[in-house]
Amino acid sequence: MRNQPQKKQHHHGNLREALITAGVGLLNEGGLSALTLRKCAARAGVSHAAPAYHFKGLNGLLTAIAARGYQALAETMIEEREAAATDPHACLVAICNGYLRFAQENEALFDLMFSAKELCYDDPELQRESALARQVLHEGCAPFKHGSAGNEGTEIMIWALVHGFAGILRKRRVRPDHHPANNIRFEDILPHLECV
Amino acid sequence: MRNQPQKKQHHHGNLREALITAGVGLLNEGGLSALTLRKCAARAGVSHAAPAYHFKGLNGLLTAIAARGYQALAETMIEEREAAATDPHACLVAICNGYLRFAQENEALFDLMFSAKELCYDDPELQRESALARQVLHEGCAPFKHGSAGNEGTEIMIWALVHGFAGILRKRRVRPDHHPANNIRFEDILPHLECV
DNA sequence: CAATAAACTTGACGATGTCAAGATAGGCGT
DNA sequence: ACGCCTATCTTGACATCGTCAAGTTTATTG
Repeated sequence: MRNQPQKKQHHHGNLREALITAGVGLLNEGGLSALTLRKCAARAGVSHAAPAYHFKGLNGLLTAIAARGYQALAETMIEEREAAATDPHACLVAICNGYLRFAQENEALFDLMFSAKELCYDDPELQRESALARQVLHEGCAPFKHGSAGNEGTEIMIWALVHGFAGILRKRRVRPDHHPANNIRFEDILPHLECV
Repeated sequence: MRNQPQKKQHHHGNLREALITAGVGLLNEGGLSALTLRKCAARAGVSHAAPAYHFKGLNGLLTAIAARGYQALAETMIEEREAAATDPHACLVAICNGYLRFAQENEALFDLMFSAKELCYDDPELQRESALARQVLHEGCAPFKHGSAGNEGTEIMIWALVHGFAGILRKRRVRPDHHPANNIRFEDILPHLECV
C-alpha cells in the first residue's frame, strides 16, 4: 500500500487521477455518451479493465467525475460571488449566475451530475463535494426570506429556480432560434426577496 | 403501404404501437437503463431487429416514447386544473402540481424526456406533443405578470421553478430522510404574482 | 395470378461493462 | 541480500447492446 498518496508507484503511478482527467476530457469532447471505461483506459494508456480496479465499475468512475463536477460548480459560484458587489442581493444573483455559467460551460459534466445515471450516492467524496456546493447557495440565501415560505423554503425556491433555468437554457443549444429564454437574464425571473 | 393506419396487417399488426407500449412498461419496471431495443422486441414477440424498421434506431424509439410522455404530462396537468377552483391562481397552482405529480408517478419517463439522451428533436410528433404541454403552462401563466419580468418572463420563471422543483423532489427517492424539500409544497415556494 | 413493395427475420459485427485468472513489481521482514 | 506478499495492473472471455446487410414472408395491386 502506498504510504505517500502522491508518490509515483508501480506501473502507472496515480492512475486514478489520470482516469478522472481522461474522463473529463472525453466528456468535454464527446458528451456523456463518449464517457466510457474502455476509452478512459485507452486515453490513460492502460488496459481496458484497469479502471474497474480503482473504481467499483462504471458507476464508480461516473461518481468520482461527478464529485469533481460539484467541486468545480462550487468554485464557479464562489468566483462569481467574489467578483460581485458586497450587498446580499448582488451576491445571491452572482452565485446563481455562477451556477448558470457552470451549467453552460460544462454541459456534459452538468448532464452527468444531474442525469438519470445511477451514481453511487453514498460515496463520501460525492456527498462532501455536493454538500459544499449547496453550502455556497445556502449562504447566499441566508440573508433573505421569501413570502409565504420559511427560511428553508427560500433556499429551495432559489435552488429550484436556478436549476430549472439551467435546464431550460441547456435546451437552447438544440434550437437556438426562437427559444423562449433567449433574452432573459436570471435577474429578470428572480422574485422579490425580503431581507430577514 | 397501409392505407388505414390502424388496420391490422401482415405479421404482427400495428407493431409500432406495441413497441411503444412495451417500452413504457420496461421504463416503469426497470428505469431508463432497462429500455432497450432488444427487450422491447422480445416483449412484443418479434425479432431483435424489428424495432429498427419502425423507428430510425434507438433514438427514434426514445423519441416516440418521449412524445407519449409529453402527451401524458399535458393530460395530468389538465386533469389537475379541471379538479381545481376556477380562479387563476388556483388554476396555476393546480397545473404545476400536475406537473409535479407526473414527474413523481412516471419517474423513468420523466428522466427520458429531460435526460441527456439525444432525442430526435426535429421529430414532428415530439414537437407537437411538447408544444401542447407547454401550451397548458402558457395558459395558466397568461393571467399573471411577474414583477421585473415581462409577461414572457413570468412563464419562464414558473417553468423553471416547477421543473427545478421536480428535479429536487426526484432526488428525494435516493435519500428520503433529511431531505430539505420534505415538507415543502409548491405553493410555499411560488412567489407572489400580480394579475395583469 | 404474378409482380412489387412492406414488414419483418436471420446472421453478423464491433463496442461496451464485468468478471476471473494470471502476471509483475515494489516494499517489507528476516 | 533474499524471498514473500500484496497492490496494481493485464489478458482473455462472456453476455448484452445497437446497427447493418441480406434474405424471407406476406399483403396489395395491377
